[in-house]
Amino acid sequence: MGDASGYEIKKLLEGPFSHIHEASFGAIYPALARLQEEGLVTCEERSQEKRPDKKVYALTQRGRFDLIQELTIVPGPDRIRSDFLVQMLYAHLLPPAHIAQVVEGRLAIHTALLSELESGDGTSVPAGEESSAEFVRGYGIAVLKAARDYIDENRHLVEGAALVAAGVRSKSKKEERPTGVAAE
Amino acid sequence: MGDASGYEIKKLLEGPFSHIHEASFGAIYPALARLQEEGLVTCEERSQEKRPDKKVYALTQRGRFDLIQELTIVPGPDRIRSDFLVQMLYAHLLPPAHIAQVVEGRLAIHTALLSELESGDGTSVPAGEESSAEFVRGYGIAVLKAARDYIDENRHLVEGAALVAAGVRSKSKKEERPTGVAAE
DNA sequence: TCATTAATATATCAGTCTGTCATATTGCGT
DNA sequence: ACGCAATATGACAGACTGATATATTAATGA
Repeated sequence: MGDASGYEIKKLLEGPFSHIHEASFGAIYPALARLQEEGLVTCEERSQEKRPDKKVYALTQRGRFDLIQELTIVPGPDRIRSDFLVQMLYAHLLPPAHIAQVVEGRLAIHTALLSELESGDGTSVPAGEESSAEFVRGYGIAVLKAARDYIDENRHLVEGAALVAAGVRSKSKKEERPTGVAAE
Repeated sequence: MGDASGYEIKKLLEGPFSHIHEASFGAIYPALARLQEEGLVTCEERSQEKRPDKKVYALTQRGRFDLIQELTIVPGPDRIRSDFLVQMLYAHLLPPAHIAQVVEGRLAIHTALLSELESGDGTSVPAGEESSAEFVRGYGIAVLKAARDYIDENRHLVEGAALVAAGVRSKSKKEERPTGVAAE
């Protein structure tokens, strides 16, 4: 989609592409170095005024060929790791205040990312790629909206579970152990 | 949520919890061994007829305490890796037949996972956890439905991009290099 | 009938990736 | 004047992925 430095790639994956794929600097910088060794990208060092130097990478023709090869294998299922959903699964074990705070924070994050996606800044793509990029952007918006609306409409389920469990814990302190806990 | 073997945990994360979190055997088995060393779980070996032996793990009281501590830190954003969306982003570089096949496959996968979530099998949770589990299940259904419907209604965007680009490629074979490709 | 594949079950390991730390410069608020 | 955030790259310990190995039973097909 154009030339970029490692830092710029990371920022894209944190911002407008955060619903697509993530990667750390520890993955990006070694990957760029390896791609350069293999002749799949070229690197141009650019001195900048008022900023540290940049290394701007560009695809070579072999690199573009390789990219297309890699893209033409049938993709596996999306890999998801949601610490948020794990916590919600155990809402009945957690303090009600924590659940309320986390739910509130999640709604704020989704709303912020949604307005970023809907405004479409940072996603200026080269001509000929508009409809592909538009599909992916719209996908993110649709999924994010569904998640936000669901949380908003169903937060009572987790907030209620936390409250009920807190009530039970404070009322019966000397009862037998909860089920599913082994003796030590 | 109850006692389980490593294999059973993996199957849960592939099935009804696949929209929450994934983990490989290489993560699960060493983790269970470490937890046992630390006294956070106990292990009971069960011989089975017609099946290999099982090691069934159970949380100890210390383990449950530790779990709650871990769950009470504010969760970061969901981590997503979608090879599907990466391919869609570059639909205009790929063969139209490939795009059509991938879109079709994705619709099938989402529909299958949806009916699994909606039937609710494999998710028999202990009493007192119903509404937490219901929240998470409903979240998965809402997001999956939004994704499936979006793909169904907007597949023309990526299928069209692939077709147009294929047309351009076959018509002008000797033109100058595409933009964004560096000389080698 | 026999071979092959799939499912159940655990484990190891090379190679990759994450998260954290280190380093350096500039801008911004207080 | 001071710390904090942003820009920019890199190193590295430790964790994780994906593949492979092993063993048993069930089911599928040639």
